[in-house]
Amino acid sequence: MRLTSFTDFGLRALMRMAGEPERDHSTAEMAAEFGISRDHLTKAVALLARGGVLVTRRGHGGGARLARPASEIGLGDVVALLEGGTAMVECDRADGGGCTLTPVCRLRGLLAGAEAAFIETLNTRSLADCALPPRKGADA
Amino acid sequence: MRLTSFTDFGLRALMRMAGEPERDHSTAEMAAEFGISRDHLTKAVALLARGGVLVTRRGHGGGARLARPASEIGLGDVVALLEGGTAMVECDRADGGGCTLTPVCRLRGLLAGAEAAFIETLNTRSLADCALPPRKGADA
DNA sequence: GGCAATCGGCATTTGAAATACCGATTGATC
DNA sequence: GATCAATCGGTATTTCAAATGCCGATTGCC
Repeated sequence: MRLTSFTDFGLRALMRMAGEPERDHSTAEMAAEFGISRDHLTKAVALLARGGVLVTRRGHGGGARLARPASEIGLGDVVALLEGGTAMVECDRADGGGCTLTPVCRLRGLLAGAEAAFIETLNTRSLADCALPPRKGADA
Repeated sequence: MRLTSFTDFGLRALMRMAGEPERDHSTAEMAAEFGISRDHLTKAVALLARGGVLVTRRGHGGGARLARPASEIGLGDVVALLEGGTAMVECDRADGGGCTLTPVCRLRGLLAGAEAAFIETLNTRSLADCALPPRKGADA
């Protein structure tokens, strides 16, 4: 039961942007603040942009910012988007896996229901509930 | 958001035992049925025995069986036991991780709550709800 | 006493995640 | 229009934990 650091990084970036929604944040700046790989963070940001959670601006002075107010962005939706296509158990994989019990297994549906409860619980809160305060002395 | 195959294997073994609770099941027999590593399954069974979910008998003709009726074994408790100490995000690790946001992060508690909802949802069902029917022609 | 099973530590392999690299593209600024 | 800073996105590489395999010790029925 663990999330990828890909999801972790994406959430950190969103928390930072939720705290300073008025300006663009470059991946270089955020990677430096968090002390993480810039390249990896870039991919998470790109995915969030494709998912419509944030908008990016290219070119000099560009970066990313939230596409909507933080209070309208559910945490569950974000996690579901970032966590993407990872299967919880073997039989949920795209190729079906090799589990010999799949035809008679009643566990699969139960797990899916529990996962939905996980996402739903997160969706009772929004990004606004975990916005990071702007860093002192680092305002643009 | 994925479970280890360690958890997966443990659940399969429990489903098999729930379907035939009257007899012992050896790890060799179950590994053969599922087509998985016997050694790996053995470790999951040992953990479940330490956790009091099942009891093992050594020696000739030994094996494992459920410690209680399947209807009294919650799926959530089993998953929590098997999934054990795996941290969902970096800051939940035993060493605290290296996330620079930990002191001001409000996400951590929200994730813990969602994980609890996941386990709780699974606990509305028991092993009896996903017992495997005995295999035809393989009765002891 | 012998065999069949668990027990549990350790060494090895494997695979996916994480990281790094790099060229292409975009677009603001001068 | 030239330049430079930023995203974009594909690919190659590294890393690490999970998964596997191995083996000796122990237990306990037959």
